[in-house]
Amino acid sequence: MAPRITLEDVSKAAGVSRSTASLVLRGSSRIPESTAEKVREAMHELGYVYNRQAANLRQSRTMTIGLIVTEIINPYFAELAMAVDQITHDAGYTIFIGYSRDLQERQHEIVASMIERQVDGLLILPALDTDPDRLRKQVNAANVPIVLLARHFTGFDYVGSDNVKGAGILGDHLAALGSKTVAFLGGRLAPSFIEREKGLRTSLEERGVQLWSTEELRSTVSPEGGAAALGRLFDQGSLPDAVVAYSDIVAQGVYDEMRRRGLEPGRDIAVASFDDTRIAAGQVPPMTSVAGFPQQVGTKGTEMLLTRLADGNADIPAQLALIEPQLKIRSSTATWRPRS
Amino acid sequence: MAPRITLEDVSKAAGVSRSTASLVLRGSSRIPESTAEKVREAMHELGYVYNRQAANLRQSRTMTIGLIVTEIINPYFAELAMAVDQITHDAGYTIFIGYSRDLQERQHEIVASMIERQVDGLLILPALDTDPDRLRKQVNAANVPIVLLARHFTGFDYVGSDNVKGAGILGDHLAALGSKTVAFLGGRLAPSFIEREKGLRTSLEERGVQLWSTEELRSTVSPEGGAAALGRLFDQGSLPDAVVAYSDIVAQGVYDEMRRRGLEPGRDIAVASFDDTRIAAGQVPPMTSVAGFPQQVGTKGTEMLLTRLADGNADIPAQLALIEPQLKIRSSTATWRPRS
DNA sequence: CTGAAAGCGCTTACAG
DNA sequence: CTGAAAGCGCTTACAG
Repeated sequence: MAPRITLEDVSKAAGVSRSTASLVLRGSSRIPESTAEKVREAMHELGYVYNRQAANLRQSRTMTIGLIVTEIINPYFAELAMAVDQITHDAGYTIFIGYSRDLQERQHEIVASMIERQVDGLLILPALDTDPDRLRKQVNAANVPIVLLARHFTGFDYVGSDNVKGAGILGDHLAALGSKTVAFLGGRLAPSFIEREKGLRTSLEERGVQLWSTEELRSTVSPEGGAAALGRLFDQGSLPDAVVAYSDIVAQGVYDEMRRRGLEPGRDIAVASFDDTRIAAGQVPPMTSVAGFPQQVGTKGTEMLLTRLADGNADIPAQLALIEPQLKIRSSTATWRPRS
Repeated sequence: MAPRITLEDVSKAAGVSRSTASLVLRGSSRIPESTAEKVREAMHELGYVYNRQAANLRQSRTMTIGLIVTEIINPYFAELAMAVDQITHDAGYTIFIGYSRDLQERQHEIVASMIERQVDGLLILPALDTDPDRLRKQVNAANVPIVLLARHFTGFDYVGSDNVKGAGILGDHLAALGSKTVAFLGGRLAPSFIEREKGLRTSLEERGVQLWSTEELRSTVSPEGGAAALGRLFDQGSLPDAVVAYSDIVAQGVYDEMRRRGLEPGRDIAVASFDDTRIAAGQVPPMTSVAGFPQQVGTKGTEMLLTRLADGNADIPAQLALIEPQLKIRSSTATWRPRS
């Protein structure tokens, strides 16, 4: 194995001191172009590769940030992760990734390993069972700034879509169509679940529409979960005018289960959902969904973190930013008419 | 900002030397339990956090690997990435992620920044326009092992699914159904594209079935691309018995475009695809697809890299591993019958 | 404008 | 069993 080329080697070859070589590397204007050129040539000739880790030891920042999401099979999370990558890459950062798989313990391990590796900051889409105090303690001990994405726990910087508002708009839409009963299906006690249910409830109750949202209707965030939840609803003999799924993924199962029972989405029952991933527009019939703009959440969240990282912004209090949702109306609700 | 606690602080508090504290940290058996206990207590009390970066400078490995994929909106890539995370995490590694967005230049930048950060190895799902020699030179200069995933360029370690074989099985199936003409739609000159076309061609020609696969039928890997490609085919007045899409994502557009033209997938034309992501089973009617098992590709690829990283395995020649594909037959082909 | 020196926080032979 | 010392590859005041 060839011994690694260091700045020392470069400076010798160029006939200058190590300090000078370092200054050139960092683009200092104190070095005349003629000297700089010599150094650059030597680097090129020797095949020098910068060792940022060594530099990190002296400097206070590593130009590395950590991103932890629960998973990325869900396209909402995937888009969010790619948006984060876009901004951080352009700003010269490289990102560590970790998937918590919605397990607090794993999330904790990942945070620890990223802190050991001296990340400048952390972007986390937190696991559902996150213990906020434990997380806070962990990052405070290491003094690393953190911004939460898509799932809110109080006391942290946070960027997510405005679920309450989005759900409210959806509720208004369903009420305007003439539905008298709406079932909210799937999802668990995530912050976003609570927000969506709240927005729906407020809008619907105000308009005299019944919201069904019992414990029995909860499910995992998967097509299977959505199908099972709808199955339980039907089995107790209830037939709502509209079904709102916790998310597009859950809604996929809703479509399937309806058809298994001989019901057609958009004709017999109005169906709507949240996230507006590709899944929604790709359904047959196309499905109404509340867009949450994961790219915007990722972008805004990253910007918030980068601002924290800038000098002097460490002590500002916890910030919140909510992304404006948008209702995408498609035939799964638009073509539905009340049974008369 | 509180000054960072170092091993020096810990050793002082515990009344031992820095070397001893370090040895305890690394779990050396040379230190008696009584001393070790004192040191651990001091660490805990002071809230010591290990600085792995400093350690890296002395040791030769960073327990960090780099994963570069083109994107993760495609669920095939997302599953692959999560499989890599699973194995590496369990082995104590943390991963840097980068999305090349299928741009060679960006891929090059990402590789450079990961190398600067001293990754122990690299796992890459390469951009389509990758220049293999350039990539090879870049990683060789830094002496970092690399394994390619899902897209093969010769001379590199590689793990991917056996596209030729998978396409062959699919071709056999379509021929057995009685189709006389098969159009291969979407995709571009990716290695996997070439492999799929080749497998299809071999199987089909052997059975006297015509394969249509002209330049005009190429498209981006997106529903829109698939729809447009099918549109071009129809516009030239051709109506095949079966359509094989380059991937599930392309097939989505094929379904849409057929319906726009008043044709029903699985009844008027048999439709099949590759990857067997959630999309395939979720279509109406469910779509036949060749499963490529991204988890297995990710898992196997990571194991291959980890083996390379182990002492003494740096010099073995380039290795190849192909994951066995599997044809998932669903109604989009199963219910189709030749026009008689 | 450039060089000698100290230091970032660890680990690792080497003594004792 | 434990400590003093050198060193990993950089950067950064500080002289000159």
